[in-house]
Amino acid sequence: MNAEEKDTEELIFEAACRVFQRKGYAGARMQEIADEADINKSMLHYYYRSKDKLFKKVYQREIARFFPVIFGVLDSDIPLDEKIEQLIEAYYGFLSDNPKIPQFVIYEMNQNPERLRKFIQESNIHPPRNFHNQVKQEIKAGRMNKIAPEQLLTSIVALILFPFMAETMIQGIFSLDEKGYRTFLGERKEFLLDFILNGINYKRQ
Amino acid sequence: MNAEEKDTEELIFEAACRVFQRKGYAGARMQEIADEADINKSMLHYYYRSKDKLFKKVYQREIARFFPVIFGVLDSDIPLDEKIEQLIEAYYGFLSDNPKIPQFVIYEMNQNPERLRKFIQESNIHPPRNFHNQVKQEIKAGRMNKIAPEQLLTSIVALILFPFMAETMIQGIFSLDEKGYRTFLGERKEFLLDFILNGINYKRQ
DNA sequence: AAATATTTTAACCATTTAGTTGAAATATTT
DNA sequence: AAATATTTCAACTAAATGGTTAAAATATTT
Repeated sequence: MNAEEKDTEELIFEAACRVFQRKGYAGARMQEIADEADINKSMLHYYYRSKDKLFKKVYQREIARFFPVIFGVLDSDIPLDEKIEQLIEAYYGFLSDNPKIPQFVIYEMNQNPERLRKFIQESNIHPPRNFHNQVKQEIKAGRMNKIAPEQLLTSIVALILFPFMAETMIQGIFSLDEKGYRTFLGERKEFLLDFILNGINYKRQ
Repeated sequence: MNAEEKDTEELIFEAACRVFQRKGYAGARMQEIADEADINKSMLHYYYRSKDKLFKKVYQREIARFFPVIFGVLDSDIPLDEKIEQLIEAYYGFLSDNPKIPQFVIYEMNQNPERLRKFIQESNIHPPRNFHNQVKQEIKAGRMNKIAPEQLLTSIVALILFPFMAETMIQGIFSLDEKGYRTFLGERKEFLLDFILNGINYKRQ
């Protein structure tokens, strides 16, 4: 194999990622994946046996990329305000390359909660204890309002992810075109940290 | 027709709403809708001709219920903090009866942005000017931080809707069962107003 | 009672789609 | 060069699914 070009198996996989992210499992067609990869349908089954098996690998890869973006930051030992800043930074970096992942991952999780539970068991995903303790400490020290860590984390993630999931709706409500929407997303990144830190009434150390 | 019992057309429609909300357009099956309505498949076509026509009516009804929940409140002439409180209140009321609507509506919008554009044109949905002006005024009067109204509104909606869309994920991360999740949602309602008003540094008149 | 509308049943058709096959062509490895 | 692996092609099967039909049964309206 030429080192320059990816092998077909990888090419198919990447095409499948794109198509499944666009259409979801039920809406995706094997023929569309083949077209996207610019190979014929026989190759799909040659390498992946079935739609189901191909999808499971795509799904696993995407949640395996999606979760660590937060969890990596949540576990680090840095001040809370920096941590939140890094969360925003990390997610925005990831999402500008992968804007459809939140919708895909969350939708398919809801379609099959059992599959997610199994994945979580087999992986090292765990309730974010470090973050939890840190918030509790900050509250005790009087540096922020009394807020359940789960509510805070959910809020941070919601504020970041939602605009990537609701693109069409937001464009519709505010009459934005593609370019206007990118501007909106860029400005939002600046807006978020202040909004969140004010929201919990955070006082820097 | 007996006034007590709904007619079949309505029965089918409601079943279709439930199934489409659960499975999405691509994942829904006509047979499943028939089973859900407890009638046979012939009746579906007798009343609605095709899956596509049935879906369009369901989709239209759901966004026609979904949007007014916010827009009704946004246009009213009440102080900003009350308005935000009412937004939360109104959405929570609506969503506890219809928890799957956000996921459904937003997903299907993304699958077919053109359909949404057409719907918006034909309806009286418009950028929320009243809310926009109100926020501008509050900023001018020094009663809140300088924040784009679009960012604020998006944030409010994100904070409310996200937990209904990401139920499976949130349950997974925080190891919550059904009951624990309902508690989480209830506590969130209390948490949100303070978080948002602090977030924009709002000072009551 | 007669006419009309609704519902069931069950078989059926047409299309889409996942998946298969086998032969030929091409590339890669040994 | 021979053997093996990869790829294309085109036709194919099997199953799922949307949609149709017609006849009979039941309910409703006139």
